[in-house]
Amino acid sequence: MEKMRADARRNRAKVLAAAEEAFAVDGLAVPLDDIARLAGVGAGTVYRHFPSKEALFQAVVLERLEQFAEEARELATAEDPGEAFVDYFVRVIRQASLNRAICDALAQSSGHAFKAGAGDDFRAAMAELLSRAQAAGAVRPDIDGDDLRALIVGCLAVERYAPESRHLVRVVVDGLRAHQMAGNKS
Amino acid sequence: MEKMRADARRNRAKVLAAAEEAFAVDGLAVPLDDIARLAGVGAGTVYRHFPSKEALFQAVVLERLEQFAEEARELATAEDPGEAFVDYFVRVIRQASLNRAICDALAQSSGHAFKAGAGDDFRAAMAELLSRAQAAGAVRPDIDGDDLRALIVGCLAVERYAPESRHLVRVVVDGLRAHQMAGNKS
DNA sequence: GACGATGCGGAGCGAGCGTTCCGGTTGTCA
DNA sequence: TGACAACCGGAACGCTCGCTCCGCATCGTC
Repeated sequence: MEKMRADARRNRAKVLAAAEEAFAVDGLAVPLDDIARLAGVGAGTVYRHFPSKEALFQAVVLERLEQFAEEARELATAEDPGEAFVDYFVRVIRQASLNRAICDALAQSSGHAFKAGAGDDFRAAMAELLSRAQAAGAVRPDIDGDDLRALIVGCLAVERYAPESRHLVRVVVDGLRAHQMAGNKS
Repeated sequence: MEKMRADARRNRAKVLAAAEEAFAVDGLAVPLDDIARLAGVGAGTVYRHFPSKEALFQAVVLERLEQFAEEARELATAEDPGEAFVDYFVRVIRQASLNRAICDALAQSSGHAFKAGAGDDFRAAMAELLSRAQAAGAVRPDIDGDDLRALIVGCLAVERYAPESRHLVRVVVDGLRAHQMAGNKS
């Protein structure tokens, strides 16, 4: 990883940058040849650096998810846990909805559970924010980190379906607050 | 459509039944050859009756959507509009989450807006239920029929992502109620 | 029962895509 | 500078899948 030839390291960076751009626009659906062309290299070169298209995709997504985790850690010490949580929730959805790669990654991660530990930082940091908000009485207690991920996936689907009505996320946020929760009839 | 040969009509029915079953399980991703095999006919026969795989899919989905519309019409005269609306909302999501075809159809209908008029019955009947519930003060007023469809798509994504935690739909339902809606800071 | 029209089956075509392979090129180090 | 190993490009392979085509079977009718 370190003792690479100079041109190899350069090409690797070009591939990563091109993949980040292409995946962000079209998600996993973008053909690998397009990425290679965008990077100005051949398809073979891509496979020299990444064992498969999937691996390249995960590399790109993981980088981004790490940023999300970092943001969550910064907010973990905010004075108002409820506000911090909602801010983060809305921000993640807004960011992710602009990045098809994240959408695809989160949406499909139901299956292989996001590859053993990958993105666990993100999961843990978000869970921390959640439990603080719950302890402060700002968010309903019958929700855990996995539920939250599911809700984010759902909000992303909403955003993709109706990009113009941004206020729909607020419906979910209101549902997350700690109020009523009664009136469960069916 | 009526003056078909007896065997042709029989085959058409077999194809439709097979498509309904196959699409329900795997959604649009199922290969057409599988449907043909399941129906016990050749691929050519499928194309004799439906111009494309997409057309066959829409035929299947539309039939199902019509049932949804009918259910909505029955509930339109219920004495408690709020309860009727919530019941319907939950029921549609539960039914649809068991049927991959409906999920795919709703999720992709953002693009071609569900083919000019197709499924309008469903849309209209659901909008009726919504506005009644809003008039009764049971549902927040800043929501229209399209928003509702988007929320359903979102809930379906949640269900697919986390099938075990059924109570997440209740978060959305609580968010739809007519209470607080204040505290909008960002 | 025979004949024309209609319908059927499934091999085959073409396009798209992930992946591999190999002849040629380029960086690196003595 | 020369030589070797590492690396590169992109043609080609194999596979999937939607769709078409055509020789053959089947139905309805006289």
